[in-house]
Amino acid sequence: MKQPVQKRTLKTRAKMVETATALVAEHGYQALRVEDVVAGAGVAKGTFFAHFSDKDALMDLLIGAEIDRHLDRIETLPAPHDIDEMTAAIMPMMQFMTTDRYVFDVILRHSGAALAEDIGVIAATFMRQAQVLAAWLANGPFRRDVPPAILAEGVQAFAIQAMALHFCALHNEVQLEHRLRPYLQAWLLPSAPA
Amino acid sequence: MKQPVQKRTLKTRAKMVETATALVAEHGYQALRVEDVVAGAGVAKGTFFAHFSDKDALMDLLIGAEIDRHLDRIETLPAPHDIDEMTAAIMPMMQFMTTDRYVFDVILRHSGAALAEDIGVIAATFMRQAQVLAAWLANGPFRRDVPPAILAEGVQAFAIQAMALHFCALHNEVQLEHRLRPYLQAWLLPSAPA
DNA sequence: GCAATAAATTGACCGCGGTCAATAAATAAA
DNA sequence: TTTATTTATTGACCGCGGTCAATTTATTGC
Repeated sequence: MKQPVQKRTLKTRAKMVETATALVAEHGYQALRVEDVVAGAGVAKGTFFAHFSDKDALMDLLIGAEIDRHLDRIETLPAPHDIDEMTAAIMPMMQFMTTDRYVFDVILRHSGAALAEDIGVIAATFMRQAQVLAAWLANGPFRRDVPPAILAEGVQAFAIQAMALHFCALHNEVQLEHRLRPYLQAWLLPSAPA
Repeated sequence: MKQPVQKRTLKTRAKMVETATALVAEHGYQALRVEDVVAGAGVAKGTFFAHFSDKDALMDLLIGAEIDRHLDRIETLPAPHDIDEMTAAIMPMMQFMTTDRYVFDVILRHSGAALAEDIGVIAATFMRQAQVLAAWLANGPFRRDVPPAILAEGVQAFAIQAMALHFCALHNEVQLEHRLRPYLQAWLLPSAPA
């Protein structure tokens, strides 16, 4: 017989997430230690790993939640009329993804999804993101010879490329959005000259 | 005064790299332990970190060397005449990059380069790869409204996207090359229907 | 209420990457 | 050769993620 989840369990989990959120707010994602989380939540270390498969699972949760907040805002926006508007719409989210090398690495690891039955939060945000983009692309003044879903995946690929290059010290002076724009121009409006 | 490097140093380093290579050949990248490397090389743990900033630096070296071997072969090939030929040319390299989730993660972390004065091996292979691709794209029957360098970066972005999605269990039955092809078709020959 | 059973929690313990003050070996100066 | 100085090596030690047999707490059946 399958027992329902105990209230105790939910409380413990909530306490840990709450503590972790506070610690991240104070010291950043990079500095988060599992030992600090359990100490702050007043539970044993083993309890953490009874709730999360590993530290990355908590990170997925926290970072995924933040990305979701950005998507909530993005979804309220009207479909962009050109590349600049589209870039501007997703810039705050990209800014968050590149606040920290560690954060970006976690996102990279999880963006390619996980198992089907237990898809990660970050992976879910990438699918959500793809849907928003596809809707925009289906309605906007962009190329039509390719399905919107493929176009959306391309935008994601270029966004990741732009962010990855952004961490390269060699070209760090170039703004993130100025790195993304030429890609999107060539990808979404192929007839126009670069 | 700057002293020249001692022969002893080179020997120690070579012994460690040799041991690491053998261990990887036997047990794979994932299973490599620094402690096993130093034990096999007959040196102390501290010595390892006097030669490599961290374990990742050694991984960069080993994996980068393997990618370089693939590029050596790719460079001997004639410029591809179509998307299929291009895909076929880079498939063995992509296959290597996706042998192991761990290997792919290391590549992701390092592909976005490092500091200017001390660029990593993997980062260097990505630049080399971009040059090969750009040369192909400049000569082949592909779009001309975008500089070959940008086209090449796009191919890399899509390759990474295809590999990342490949690790997603949801769509794992789809072959890597069948995932890459539609992207390249839309990216390199935008007038053709998907 | 009182077993019997299942679920949640505990904390000592381990693995392994990474550090650093101490030491040894090589090189330069005398 | 002897001494001074720089460079390479050492290994005990630490931080921290992750494990698991033992224990406590909740739930079910009587």
